[in-house]
Amino acid sequence: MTWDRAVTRNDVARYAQVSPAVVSYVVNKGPKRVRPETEARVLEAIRVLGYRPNAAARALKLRSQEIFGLVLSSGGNALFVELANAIEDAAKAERFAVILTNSRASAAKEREHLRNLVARQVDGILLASVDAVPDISDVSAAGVPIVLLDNTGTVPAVPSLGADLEGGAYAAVSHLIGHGHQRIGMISGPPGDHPDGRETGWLRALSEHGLPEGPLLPAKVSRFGGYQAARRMLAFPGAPTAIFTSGDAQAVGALRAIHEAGKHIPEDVAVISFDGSTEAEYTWPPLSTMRQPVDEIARDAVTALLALKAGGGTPPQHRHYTTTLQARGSCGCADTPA
Amino acid sequence: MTWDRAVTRNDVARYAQVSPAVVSYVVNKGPKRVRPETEARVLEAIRVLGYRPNAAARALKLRSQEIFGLVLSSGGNALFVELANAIEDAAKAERFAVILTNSRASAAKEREHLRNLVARQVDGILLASVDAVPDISDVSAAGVPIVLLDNTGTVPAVPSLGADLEGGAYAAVSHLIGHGHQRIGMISGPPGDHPDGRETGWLRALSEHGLPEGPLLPAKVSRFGGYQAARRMLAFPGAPTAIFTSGDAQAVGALRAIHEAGKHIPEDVAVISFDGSTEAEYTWPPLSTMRQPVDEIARDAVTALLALKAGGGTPPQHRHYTTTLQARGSCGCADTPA
DNA sequence: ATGAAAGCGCTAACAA
DNA sequence: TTGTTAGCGCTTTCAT
Repeated sequence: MTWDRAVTRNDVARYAQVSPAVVSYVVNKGPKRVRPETEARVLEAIRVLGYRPNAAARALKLRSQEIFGLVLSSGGNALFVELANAIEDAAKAERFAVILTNSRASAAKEREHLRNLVARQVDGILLASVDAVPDISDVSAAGVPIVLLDNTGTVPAVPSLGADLEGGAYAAVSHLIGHGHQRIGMISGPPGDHPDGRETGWLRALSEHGLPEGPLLPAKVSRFGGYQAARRMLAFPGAPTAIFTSGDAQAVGALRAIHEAGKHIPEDVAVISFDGSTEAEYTWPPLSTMRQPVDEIARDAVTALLALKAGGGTPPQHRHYTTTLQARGSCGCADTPA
Repeated sequence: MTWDRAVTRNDVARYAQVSPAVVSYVVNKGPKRVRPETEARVLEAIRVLGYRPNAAARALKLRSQEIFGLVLSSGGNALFVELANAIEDAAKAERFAVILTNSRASAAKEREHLRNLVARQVDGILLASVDAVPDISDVSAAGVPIVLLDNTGTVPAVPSLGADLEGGAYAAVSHLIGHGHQRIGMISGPPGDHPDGRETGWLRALSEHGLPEGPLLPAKVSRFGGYQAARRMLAFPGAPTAIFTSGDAQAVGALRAIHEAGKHIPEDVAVISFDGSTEAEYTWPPLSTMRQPVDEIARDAVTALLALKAGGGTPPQHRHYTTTLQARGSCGCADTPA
């Protein structure tokens, strides 16, 4: 059955013979108590009329849409899906919905999305930026809570969460060294003004083990970027016997390039990467990678956003998360079939 | 600068020495014209005060949040990311945002999400259901426009869009036959009461070419599902020399299983699948697949939703889209490097 | 335990 | 061209 006009709280009140206020009390289980008998009548009316509270009116009154905005870049982040899901779940647990937007590796798009979300008055924004130092001026100007993902502390006074890049890279490269590799190249993200922790970690592992600095090739953070970079790297004189990439997407591209070059993985060229996406489990050979604790990051991000919204004078927190090595075939470890 | 209270339209009106209505006219570029001089004053006031219209109030008044809900299943749909992006873009072109929810292959979760979106009063819902015949009773009861994705016509009176499953499967299997294969197995989706067009197409191609019906193994629509099914299929006596899967995700899993069995692709076992996700481009060997016109589907879906919302007595449309063969290495075609 | 009523900020019909 | 004003449906304080 459909009505011409939506059923409102007033309709319910009339039907249940109570005042509109009581309907609110029942629907919101507060702030006043309602006699069970009355409550039953209201509930019945709601059921019969098929009443659904108007979200916009509620949002207007409460000054909260109970919506978060999430800005991700599918081009770059192999964890896109995992992250989006985890955040959606974490938000839902707090009764929040998530508007998902994709910046597609474009800073301009990212900024546009940010403006857009601000205009929509979302209650908070989670941003996995394309840039190391994102432009969040529109967001700050509007006073909308924001938490940076995939990032630790590059923007003063803005909370951020991210993997321990340097530590993870160090562990990954050290693992490669443990397999006996001496020439270890790296495919990094696009050059930026901000040094990437993964590069630092790679370098540190190399130098601590007395190894020469291998080739470093910046590339777009995407499968194709990794593919191109790996192709070039394999053509170097004295090409590396192992490659560390800054993300799974690049590694997936690198894998293809290595196969095309007719080389064997991991015998001729070993690969290890960073992220721990599901895709990495199903490449050939399966990809060894430093797994980020996505669910934990997502939960903490939502918590941080909520804290910001609540507005207690909590100081911005920069948290980084330890990654764990997921050793599979691509680095030379034995595969554990799924 | 942050104010204690948000800047409202009234503040702007006062500052610009005009009535609140004029501010609205300027902000909405209508419905009345405003003298350029006045408009400039208003614009200036907006700039100075940093005014942002309150989305909730606007939604309340207009009875539209300008938000669509999208329910997808990441487990199942390899096109998850592509589809989500395409829909987000298409919606944004109409000034709509998209709340993304993931049912994770669970019908119960799907229903919960649907209820949730309805409660939020989104302007419409796009659903790529876990089931062939989704339970959308909550949505219909609320009179919320809905369009089914990945589906053609299983629910009466509800518009739906989807790939031409049978035609695509027929083309894929015929292609395999063209490569000389005689025993072609299929990994399908979970058995349902509704026959899957891909199975029909597979069967038809086989029989039209006078070939025996190959093994058919239903499996979860996921990488892991495809992996398991392929393992089993390869162990059959007289295992097929080619496998058609109902989706890229399954194919990716199958690839892994075949590699693990020490067989070569495509020499020992060829693979072809359905979807055309980006991931398929970077498997090893690259995966031949029937590509769905995702962008077109997304645009049409949004258009259909808008039409439904506008409510012209448009009859429900069931549209199916032709898929195109993306031939790559896994079926025996030459790879065209990316 | 219940009700009356004041807005939340905005759009747009109607008035001037 | 500009202003006045009546709601949109809801939450919640303050009365009863």
